[in-house]
Amino acid sequence: MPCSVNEMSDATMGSRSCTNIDEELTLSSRQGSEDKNAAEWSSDGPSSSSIVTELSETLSTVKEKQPDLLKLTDDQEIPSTLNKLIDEEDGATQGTMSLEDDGGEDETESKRMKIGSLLIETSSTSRAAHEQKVVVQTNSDVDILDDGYRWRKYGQKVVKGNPNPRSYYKCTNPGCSVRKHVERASHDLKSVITTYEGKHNHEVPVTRNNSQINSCFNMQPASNAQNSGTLAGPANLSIADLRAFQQTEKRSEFGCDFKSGYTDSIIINQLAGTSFCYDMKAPTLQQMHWASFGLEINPMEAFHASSIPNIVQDYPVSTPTELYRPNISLPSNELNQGSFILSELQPFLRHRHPREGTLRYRHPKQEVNNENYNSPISAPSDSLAFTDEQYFGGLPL
DNA sequence: CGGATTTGACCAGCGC
DNA sequence: GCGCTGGTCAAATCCG
Repeated sequence: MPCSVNEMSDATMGSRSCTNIDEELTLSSRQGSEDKNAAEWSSDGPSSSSIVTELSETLSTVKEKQPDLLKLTDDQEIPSTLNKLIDEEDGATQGTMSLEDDGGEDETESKRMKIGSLLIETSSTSRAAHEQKVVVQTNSDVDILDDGYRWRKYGQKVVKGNPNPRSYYKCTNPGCSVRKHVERASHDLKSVITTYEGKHNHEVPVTRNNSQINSCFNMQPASNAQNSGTLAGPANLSIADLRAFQQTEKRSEFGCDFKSGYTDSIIINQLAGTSFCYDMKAPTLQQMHWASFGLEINPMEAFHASSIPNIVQDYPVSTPTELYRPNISLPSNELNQGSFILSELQPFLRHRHPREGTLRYRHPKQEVNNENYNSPISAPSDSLAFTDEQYFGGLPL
């Protein structure tokens, strides 16, 4: 049962059902304003180096002020320049995510792991592409988890402000320049921060016990999932599988078992190029999300997976700021602009926005109402004007 | 013995 | 220019 996490400890991971979800997940790219153009996430789209730099600096500032990035949703104020820059660059970038499986899973490791957060920082500039970063924060007793790739430690350094040393790793695959560094958060020894840089140009080494996962998810090499608005990833899995997963709750159509309530929360803070940044805090989304992507059944491993940069780069997911969040409140500070919180998930219907062409997921019975929005992230009122037929763009649901 | 890890040295960027 | 810091290198060491 390589794809099962049923044996994971409920005591550690908690237990939460993925049913009765009332949010709509919109994997489209919009910034907070409905008047703005959809943010296209392009790996080769135009961008400003200066802005990229500034964003990075801003991000660094945020990180410095708030080491626990995943908790940026509360009582934290993101520099206004960040959102401004994001707004200004709205529509400037696009991107795709590639889906690669993780390696085999060490259950003992997984039991000790808990995803805390994920920060994705990408850029479309060549330089930034090299510096593409994904920061993953987890709660774990172990520093390094097996993510399927092989790493060689090449350095260790104590960085300022953190008594815990930072370890540097390189992917050992010839020609692959992906690197990562791992450190424990200074404020929480249970918190492990892993930063991935670069993109693997190879598949997960087959030496690990990932063959079953590969088989399970029909993994394919990450390559050219582009900005078509589709979610065709290297895993040959559609995010529409979210729905299938939801409908089966714990057993996906892939024949793999999922365990709900794996983590307490997850926040994805994403910077694609200079165009967007979003936070996502979803108690159960991460497992469905990644698992449905075929990335990982065990989100702990998935988030430690070096393939995360690939995901960010190759998967055409954009700012989910259109997420329909009925009955969900968010602090109204700037930090939460472009953020969304999911308390639950629900079956999703895949559809394509008739104007933006972006792929979205919507609950079939979800009534989109602006009253449901009580944060700076407003409902995409334009989309409300469409009939289902129009809205769904004729996509089979 | 080969691969991985350790660890001190080195380098580059940045601010003062 | 100098010091600080983060990142990398590479020789020494460890380990299976």
